[in-house]
Amino acid sequence: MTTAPVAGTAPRASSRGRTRLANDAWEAALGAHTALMRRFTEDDVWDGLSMRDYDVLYTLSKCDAPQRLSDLGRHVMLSQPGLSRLVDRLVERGLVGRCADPTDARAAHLSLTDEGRALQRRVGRAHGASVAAALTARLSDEELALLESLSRKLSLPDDDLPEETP
Amino acid sequence: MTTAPVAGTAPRASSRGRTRLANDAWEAALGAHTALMRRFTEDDVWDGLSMRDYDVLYTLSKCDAPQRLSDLGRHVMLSQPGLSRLVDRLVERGLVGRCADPTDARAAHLSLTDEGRALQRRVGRAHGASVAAALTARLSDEELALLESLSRKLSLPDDDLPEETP
DNA sequence: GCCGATTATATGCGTTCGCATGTAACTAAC
DNA sequence: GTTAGTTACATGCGAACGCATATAATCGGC
Repeated sequence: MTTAPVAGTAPRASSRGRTRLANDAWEAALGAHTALMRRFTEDDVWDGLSMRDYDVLYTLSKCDAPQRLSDLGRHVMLSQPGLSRLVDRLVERGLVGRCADPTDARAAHLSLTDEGRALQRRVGRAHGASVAAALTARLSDEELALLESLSRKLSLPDDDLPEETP
Repeated sequence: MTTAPVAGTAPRASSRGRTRLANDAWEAALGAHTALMRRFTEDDVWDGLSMRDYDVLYTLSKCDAPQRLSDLGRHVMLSQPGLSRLVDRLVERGLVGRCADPTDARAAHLSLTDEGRALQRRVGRAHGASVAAALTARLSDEELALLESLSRKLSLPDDDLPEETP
């Protein structure tokens, strides 16, 4: 069923094979990311937002408490100055509100404005439908759950890794 | 074999649940992509190349025949003008060679120079090791194979999709 | 309470990007 | 052959990016 080598071969697969396996998997994953991102980018659902804009609005929409810039930075693939200016633009467009943190004068509290929340919801509905259409056409429910599980494992930081060689 | 829900359960599983499953999986996959890309970007293995530069060199290294720009464009997440100028820079740096296509005067044939090939190999070895370290620390062999298999399915174009509702 | 280290964010600057569009070559119908 | 349409790539231009660095506030010894 799987693409695993035939049972009975090298009981402790050569590290070479394991390296190869990992690199092939990563290359395939990159290909999938590119194909899907391209598809979603071309969708006509963004309403003036870039996908990065949406990423920030979506991240903010998931948090009750206002977020700081550095918190957003953990989720978005963007440099700190890049994120700073991206948020600037969203504030200027009235989609994100920034107010001073009373407990830390360095930080700013960021949150969605009503308009930002409405836009995120509108775009999110359409984008979510497109994501579902693309993924459900290619993977079964079991496979979707598996993809999520594998992705979560890949997201683990170097700490809390399941140890292997004690 | 098909993507039908487990026999006996809600004969037509709520489309809501399936949509949710797909969106959760995509969100997790994006998180994994971000975490790993950040990690790999921070690696000290690039030797003056951006990851996009490397992507182009790697793609060229896999092809015997010289490639056209539009062929590269299918693999790289970049607009056509963006790729055109990226290749310009690689040519200027002596890493990529471009020569006229005798059968089509519009197109250019791109290939690695010796220097480009050497650089790609050097960087590729180090990057490949980093990729393997990150992935094998988080996934078993079976999981790596599974990730590759799922990723390939996700990369399928809209044509040749396994049909579902005849 | 003072001072070096660290953290949170912003800004200057040169590079790179995407969009719109341009140019040139191929294709096909007549 | 002429011409309309398409394909392959390049270029002008304004927006966005990353790197280095600045600014300002907090934290930790002492």
